[in-house]
Amino acid sequence: MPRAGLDAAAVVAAGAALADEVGLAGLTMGLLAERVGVRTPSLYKHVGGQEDLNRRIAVLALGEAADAVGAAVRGYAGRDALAAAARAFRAFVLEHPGRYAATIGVAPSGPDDPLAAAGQRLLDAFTAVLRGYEIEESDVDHALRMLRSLCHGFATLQSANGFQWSADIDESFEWLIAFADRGLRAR
Amino acid sequence: MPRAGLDAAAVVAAGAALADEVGLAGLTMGLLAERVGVRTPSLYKHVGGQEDLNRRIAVLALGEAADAVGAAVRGYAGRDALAAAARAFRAFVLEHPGRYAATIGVAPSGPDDPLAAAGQRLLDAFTAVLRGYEIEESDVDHALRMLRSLCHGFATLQSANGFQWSADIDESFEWLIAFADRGLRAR
DNA sequence: CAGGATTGGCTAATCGGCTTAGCTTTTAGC
DNA sequence: GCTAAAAGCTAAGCCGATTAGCCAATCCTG
Repeated sequence: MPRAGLDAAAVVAAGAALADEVGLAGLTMGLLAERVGVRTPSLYKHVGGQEDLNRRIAVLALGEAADAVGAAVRGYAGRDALAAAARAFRAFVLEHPGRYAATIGVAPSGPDDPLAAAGQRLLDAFTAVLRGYEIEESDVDHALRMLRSLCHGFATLQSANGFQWSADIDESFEWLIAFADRGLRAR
Repeated sequence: MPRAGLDAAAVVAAGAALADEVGLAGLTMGLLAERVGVRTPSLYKHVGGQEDLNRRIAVLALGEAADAVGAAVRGYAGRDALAAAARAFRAFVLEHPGRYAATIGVAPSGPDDPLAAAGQRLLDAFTAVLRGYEIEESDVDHALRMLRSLCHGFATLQSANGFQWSADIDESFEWLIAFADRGLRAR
């Protein structure tokens, strides 16, 4: 039997891609095994199981999202930075719904958990956006949570088909960016 | 064998309660059967299966949420109404995380699906809040989506333990209400 | 290059959860 | 009371996750 030449990173990458295609709930070990060309039990040589796989996909997704948002923001400030960050984040979630879903509900086990580091990088990218607004030091955490709620809420609702009516969704998102900009600026 | 006197509504109510206790993912037919005092296959006399059960729980949850938000808003307008609606919504999600989770990702099958009606009632409650602000007719849908994203995002992130840092979460939520009020008022 | 150790793959098997089939008893309507 | 539908049960099938244990390929060392 020829070796497939797998390693943990390859399995996780394939798992993330598969989750994007069939949904996180549809990601089974059997389907993933077939995708990478081995029998199901062989996957356990690379990842600890479904929960471990989910965690690793989450780390990958958070890192990619942080990269995307960070790159989008570069060179912009204020409203432009906000718009760039929000658009990049939503685009990432819509393109990669499965791996993003894997990030929900996983808590870092400790301070040296790579999950915590990846999450922090994403937060840092949004924190940079807030520097373009005049926000009290004590309000930064609140504003960060608000931005995260807004982006996360919109993106997951859209990705879950939660918006029913006819109004254009892209237009709603641009409206939302303008709204957030107003709210962050108003005193 | 004495009859348990079950019907679909009782099974769904027990399922919703169980989902709140053990999480939607932990809601198994076996556990639910044990809870209502029958063997697993007997549940299929009342609900069509796991997917059907999930849909029915979603209908129940949306209806309850609509009632809670609608009742909270009554008698208020403007910022007070916004605050009341947001608080009621978040409280509902935090008290009933399992049944609320059941509402995510279910799409109404048709216009006479009770799910659509329940969802519409919840939307109506939020629409009433917007009447206290001077919003262009053409912007109402956008504002509604924004409010829904904000509330949904915050509540689900908190319920999934998505907020890591130390800042007080209730305080963040009040800040978020003030922020939304500013944004809806600003021109 | 030989040879052990490690690694990555496999088959077989267990366990748990969902679901269906088919039987039996209760209950409701007449 | 009698019949038919409803609501329960046991048995059984399927599928997915996981573990155990075996074997071949690769790697490291002398």
